[in-house]
Amino acid sequence: MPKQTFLNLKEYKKKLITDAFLREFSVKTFDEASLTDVVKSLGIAKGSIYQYFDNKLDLFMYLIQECTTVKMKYVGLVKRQNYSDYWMFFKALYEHGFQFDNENPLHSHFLHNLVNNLNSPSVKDLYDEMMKQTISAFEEMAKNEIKSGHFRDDISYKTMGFILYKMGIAIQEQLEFSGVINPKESIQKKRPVYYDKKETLIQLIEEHIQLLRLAFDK
Amino acid sequence: MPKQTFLNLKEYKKKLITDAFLREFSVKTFDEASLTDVVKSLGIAKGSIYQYFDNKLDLFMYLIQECTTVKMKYVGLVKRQNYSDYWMFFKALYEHGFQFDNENPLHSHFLHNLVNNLNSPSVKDLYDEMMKQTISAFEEMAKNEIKSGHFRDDISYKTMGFILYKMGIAIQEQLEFSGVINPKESIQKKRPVYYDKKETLIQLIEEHIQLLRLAFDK
DNA sequence: TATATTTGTGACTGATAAGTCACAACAATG
DNA sequence: CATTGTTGTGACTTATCAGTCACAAATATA
Repeated sequence: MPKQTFLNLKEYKKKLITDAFLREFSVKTFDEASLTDVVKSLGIAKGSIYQYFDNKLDLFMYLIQECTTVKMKYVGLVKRQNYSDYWMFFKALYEHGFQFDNENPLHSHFLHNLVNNLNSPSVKDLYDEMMKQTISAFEEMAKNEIKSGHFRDDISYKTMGFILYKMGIAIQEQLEFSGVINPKESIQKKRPVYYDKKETLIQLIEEHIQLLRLAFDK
Repeated sequence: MPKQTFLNLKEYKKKLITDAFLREFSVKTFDEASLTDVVKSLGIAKGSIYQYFDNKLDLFMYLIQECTTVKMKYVGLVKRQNYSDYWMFFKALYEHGFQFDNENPLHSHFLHNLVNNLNSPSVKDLYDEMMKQTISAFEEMAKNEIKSGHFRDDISYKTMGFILYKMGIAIQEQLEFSGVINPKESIQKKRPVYYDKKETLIQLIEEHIQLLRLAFDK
């Protein structure tokens, strides 16, 4: 996490630096990303970065924390108990996520590109830990849906949780694969990931739900 | 693809070299893998590799081709028309895949680790192309199942195909995530990926089928 | 055996990038 | 204004690796 020196910086400078690195890590994997390039574009010395952060990984973890904190302000509002079933809840998560994307394109792009780092050797452990937590959360949700009688009870909650987890990722990947969204281009044009594509996104989510609810619901 | 020089090599030497690189690329991503290390372990000169292959990527593509050719000898035998429904066919693919794994551990490990290269910058294009073809194949299968009345017809074949594609990957990932298989360890002990785990594998496949067939079947 | 062709070699090049450090500039304090 | 602490600097160090090339060894051919 950042050193005191970084926290002491004036807000505008902190933002300048944060944004520049978000931009770099939104387009490249951890190992590809070059601090040397970013400081050049920022017009500051390489050494300065090491006054602010312990090392590259420390900087990267700061960016993750920063972005998830911001995203949580949006999706954290969505509570299961406010929705009639898991699927409405799931859809609402995406709707709030869309708003996050719209209002914080850079943060959104960074998180979107995070999956590209999943096998970058230097951050594999970090990523595995994050994945573990996310999957646990989905398993917990599945468990609750089974207990409350919403989901069938003849399939292990672990398999259900894992597939729900994969479902979220699959939607994002399918949109990218089919060319509906194009992160590399969007970030260059300073646009959100899902700019102009809300309808398509919602439609695809609904199709996935329509397909999978028959598999999960009791 | 390999130069004539490589093809002229005696079988045992070809195998020695192929195996050494399979081992390296089974454990590391493309960019991590070090030709320098492998030639050292082989006791041959770096230059020799460049007598055999154009460059690192050329060598890598040869390994992919080699492994898929061998795997095809197993799963290529499995034909949809010999099974009553898609799910029995799907299960049979895994059963033959298991046999491939058992009889060609090194090749199997290499293919297994291939997914870890999906975002290695240097092979992204190659990987995207492979993925495109695989997904197309699944889309085609979904299309046929819809046409023949096995799958429901109110969901686009593209979404169905994409999820079927993801299903195969998810099973592999879930086994790894839950610690049932441990490729890094297996390869060190010169064991197949799914050594001793056939029952668990089949069980998990059946659970996924049991869950998803309700979503897909008409 | 002499010549030509193919295969093997490993020191070297060039490129890249994270992280360091001695020093300079700036800011705060008394 | 002088002293002390904080922040900024960028050339330099260290390490890595893919790919090259002039030369050597081995093999085939005549």
